[in-house]
Amino acid sequence: MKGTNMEVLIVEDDPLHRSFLREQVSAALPECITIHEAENGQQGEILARVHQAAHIVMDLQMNARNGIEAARTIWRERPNTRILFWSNYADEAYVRGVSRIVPNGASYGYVLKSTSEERLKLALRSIFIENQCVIDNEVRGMQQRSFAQTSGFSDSEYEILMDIALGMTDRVISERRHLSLRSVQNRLQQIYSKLDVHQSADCRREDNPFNLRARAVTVAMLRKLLNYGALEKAEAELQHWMRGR
Amino acid sequence: MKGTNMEVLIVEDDPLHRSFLREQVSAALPECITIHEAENGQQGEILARVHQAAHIVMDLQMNARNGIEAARTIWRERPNTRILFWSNYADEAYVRGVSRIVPNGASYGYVLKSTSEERLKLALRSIFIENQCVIDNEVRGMQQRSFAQTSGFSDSEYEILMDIALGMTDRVISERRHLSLRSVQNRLQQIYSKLDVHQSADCRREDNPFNLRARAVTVAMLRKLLNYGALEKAEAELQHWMRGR
DNA sequence: GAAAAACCTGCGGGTTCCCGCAAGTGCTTT
DNA sequence: AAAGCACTTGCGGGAACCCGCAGGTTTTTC
Repeated sequence: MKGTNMEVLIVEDDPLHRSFLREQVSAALPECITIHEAENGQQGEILARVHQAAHIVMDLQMNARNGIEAARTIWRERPNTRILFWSNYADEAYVRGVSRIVPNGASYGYVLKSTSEERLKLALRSIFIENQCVIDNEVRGMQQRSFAQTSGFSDSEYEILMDIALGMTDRVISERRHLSLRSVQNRLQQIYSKLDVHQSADCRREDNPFNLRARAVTVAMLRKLLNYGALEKAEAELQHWMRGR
Repeated sequence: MKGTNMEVLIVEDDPLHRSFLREQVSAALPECITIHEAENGQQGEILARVHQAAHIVMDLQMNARNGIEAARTIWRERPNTRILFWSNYADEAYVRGVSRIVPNGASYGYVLKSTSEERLKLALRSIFIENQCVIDNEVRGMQQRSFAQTSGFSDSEYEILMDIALGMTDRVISERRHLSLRSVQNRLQQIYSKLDVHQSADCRREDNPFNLRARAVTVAMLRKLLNYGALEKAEAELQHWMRGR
């Protein structure tokens, strides 16, 4: 496989970025003979299946289908696929989404679009040839902050944060997550404290200007813990769950 | 001014898009001698002031400072400035934001990044030379849907939608907007009905799975009525308001 | 100028939310 | 075995929310 005939699949909706990627890939990987291109996640899944793609560069945040979604189905079919995520943002929602779906032992990368061409090329070679993981520094920092205790959310807390973001009632959350009502509310309190939404600056409760559950969602959005893509995905799952109950 | 020495200022954070714009501008406007470039809104404001820019192409959604923010301060200083907004999205939040700040009689444009090069060039000439307004079709559709009665929000409703999105209490909203508590709640009811968040499918109220105020925010986000930029801006305004009370 | 529409407001009550208190379970530590 | 910690659950109450009802004011319409 080395030095002979490598194929690379590019999944990216912006034409300018796509052609830029094409150049970078063929410059960084002379052993790469063929480059396939898809302009959204859906098409990316299909092309990956057709060509049995083993090396993929993928944007997150595309129109038709999220990069994370696409990566998940691709990895489900062939867990050895090497994927380099190339994104504009290092939102915690993205980082969390990616690291949630990467299979054991798979090598992948997360590089910001703002990095230099050199670093991009290096990442391409490291992942596709050396089979290593490459995570951009900024993203790395985010990841550690995310999974450390400092303002770190456990997966179950994150789930419930999504649920209130979707506008679910405590009672329905308890039903969906198989918890008692009180436990849901406990989780909420943890979430509130981790997001620093309490009563206002002066620690008396008399003039709290905020509705905590709505405020928590906004603060999470502003901190990039939630973003549009995550919301959209969660909404779809919710709709699906609501049908069967 | 015609045919002699036109200056154009490009405000765009993505380097690839920026150089693409540069090409398109110099191809579409041979009379354009000088092109200045800024890579975020803040820098854009400064360069616009320094060069007394009369012709600007500007991205919305940039890191340091929103395109809408930048446009507002630029138009405040020189309302005759002609600005072409060149954006990835036609979110209602953006469209509403833009049409809220455009001065009377100013000529401007709103073109999506996905349009053809021909239409981009045409828009450049129409706005900068012919002094006309050019709004992309998709955006136009959004605008009309937005300001028509169908799911159309009045400005005051929109304000209060932002307030609950920020997590404010009914009581605090009433204080901020100078309304009675009940009036705020009336507005909320209108908002709920326009967003179609009621009790669940079966019209009985017994098993409503949603917390209306949280749900309304999510639905508004999913419908692109709200987006991150709008939230961020509103949060800043809220912080400012909270200081002085 | 009168009727109609639209908006603002107070009242009351049913529901949900937020959270302190206390008791129970399961796992780790010593 | 005892103590400690994390997590779960029930109870109860004060606050906030959602909204029907009804009377008042402003604006639109004919």
